[in-house]
Amino acid sequence: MSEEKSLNFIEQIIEEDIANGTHGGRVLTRFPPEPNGYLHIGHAKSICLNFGLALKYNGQTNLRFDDTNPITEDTEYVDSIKQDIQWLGFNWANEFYASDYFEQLYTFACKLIEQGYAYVDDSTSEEIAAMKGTPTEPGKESPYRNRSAAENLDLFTQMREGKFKDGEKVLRAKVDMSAPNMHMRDPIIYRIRHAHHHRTGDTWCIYPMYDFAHGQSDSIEQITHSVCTLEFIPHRPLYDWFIEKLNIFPSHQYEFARLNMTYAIMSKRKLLQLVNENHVTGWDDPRMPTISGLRRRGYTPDSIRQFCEKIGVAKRDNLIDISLLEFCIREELNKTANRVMAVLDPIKLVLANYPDGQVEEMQVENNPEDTTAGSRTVPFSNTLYIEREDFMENPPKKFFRLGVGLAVRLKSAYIVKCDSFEKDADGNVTTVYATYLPESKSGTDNSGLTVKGTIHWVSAQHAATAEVRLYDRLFKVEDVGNAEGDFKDHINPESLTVIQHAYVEPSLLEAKEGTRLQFMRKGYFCVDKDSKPGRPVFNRTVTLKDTWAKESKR
RNA sequence: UGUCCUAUAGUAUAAAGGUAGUACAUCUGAUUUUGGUUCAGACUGUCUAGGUUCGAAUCCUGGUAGGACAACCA
Repeated sequence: MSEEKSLNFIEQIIEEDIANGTHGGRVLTRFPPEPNGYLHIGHAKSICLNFGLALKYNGQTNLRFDDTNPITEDTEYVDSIKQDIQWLGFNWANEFYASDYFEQLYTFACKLIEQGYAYVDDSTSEEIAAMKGTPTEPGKESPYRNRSAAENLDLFTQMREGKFKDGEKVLRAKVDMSAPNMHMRDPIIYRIRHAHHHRTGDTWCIYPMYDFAHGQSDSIEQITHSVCTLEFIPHRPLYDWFIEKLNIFPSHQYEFARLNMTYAIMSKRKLLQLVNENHVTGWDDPRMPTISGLRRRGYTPDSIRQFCEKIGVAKRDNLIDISLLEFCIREELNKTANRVMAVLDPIKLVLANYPDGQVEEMQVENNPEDTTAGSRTVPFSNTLYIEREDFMENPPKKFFRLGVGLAVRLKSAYIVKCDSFEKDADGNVTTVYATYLPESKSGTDNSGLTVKGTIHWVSAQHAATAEVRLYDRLFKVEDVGNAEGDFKDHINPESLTVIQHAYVEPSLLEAKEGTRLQFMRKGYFCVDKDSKPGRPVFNRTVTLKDTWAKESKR
């Protein structure tokens, strides 16, 4: 039973409504994106909330595109939004568009005019803004406010017929110019826009504003719980006012706090800027907080849903630690991703006493967390690549890796003891020499030796070359939204490191796009779409937790 | 000098007048053929002042702090 789990405030409202028989216990939510950009993790929160509510209370969710502003919207966005919702694992009951309701909304507007609740205003936008007053001073009534219903109807008809240019006239609701709530000071509900709409084409040259489209669309669809973010709270009295004056289905609006995340931005406008100014490669750049970016980065739908579950829903402003998102993907991938060996920054390890030309196929388990994952073989020889950071010329105490005189286990192979090393002219270590203990072979070890460290490796002659893209957080500061100056000043110049020549075990040559793997001791990676035959490209989804890195920094 | 929203560990989120709990983060220790995982433990909190009540994180009042609102955007 779900009684154990606590309810968020919206669930509490819904359970009360169900208990009271409101709408006969029916629950119908909606997810209403404007198709003017790609969905991001903040939208995922809203999607999980709206669809989750319906799932939990035996209801349904409509997908409704809020496409009332033709100049910013495009079908490219419509398509990506649909793909992202489905990828997250949700199904909408109906696919609607606010533009489906243009005729109905026009009728609603005429009804308002007839009732004396709306009028055509010839003022310029500057004049309207000036008459609006300020939050602390009341506004002034427009000189056009008292036109007759007949005149307004005639003018509004002419607006629709295209008799006026953009900006010449608007239709305003007649509410109260001295209301303390700015949104009630005769809000504009229709504007003239001679623009091509991605769905209605050139049928219309007047378009309803958000306030005269959203609530009405909710009502037309008989949405029971219209859930949106906090910034719409001041709109709610207007939302209710229109429903009352129009006498239509009483949908209700509820507001929750939008998601903010450390080291990230959620503003569509700013994300667009990153794309347009090439700070990233596109909306699906793996550094982007977009659904498509996270997908390409290697995040799973499950991990994102888990994240949305864990962050909760409330009304207070928040800044979620991105490490929670990382926790969610690690938690899943730990159970599901096969372990493989990849050397990102290679140096050679030569085993002096291992016969030249001999090759052994070492048995390696695919996932210690999943016994059903099986095992594979990895070729082993006397010349291997190991990670540069796994050798130190002057190892400190508690360094459980290689240094002259130190021994480690090569994962799933032998224990080796380091004898010497070579450096190039620049002083960089190039080759490490070691001897192996034949009786320490993994699985049949009777050497009696134990070593503290185990390192990964690949056989030099068998290794495949791969490109590896290491992603880090896109911004250097925690709270990008509230940081001083332009947000672009805080972009992390090291958010992407490309390794052209990483060595990976040969089995990875056939890895298919989207495959998620753990590079042992390095992190979780996935196969990028840029992969070519013979040259796979891997994206780092997230590093492993690394307590040694913390320790060694001290 | 308006209206509205909000205030619980570092970050989030529970506790619907009755033991302040959970997760992430951080720190210990154990286990480990991944310095991963797992396990055990530690850490730290009700903005403030009053009031109501046997009893207040919760209800009321005042204060303080943060946020939203003045696009022909959504």
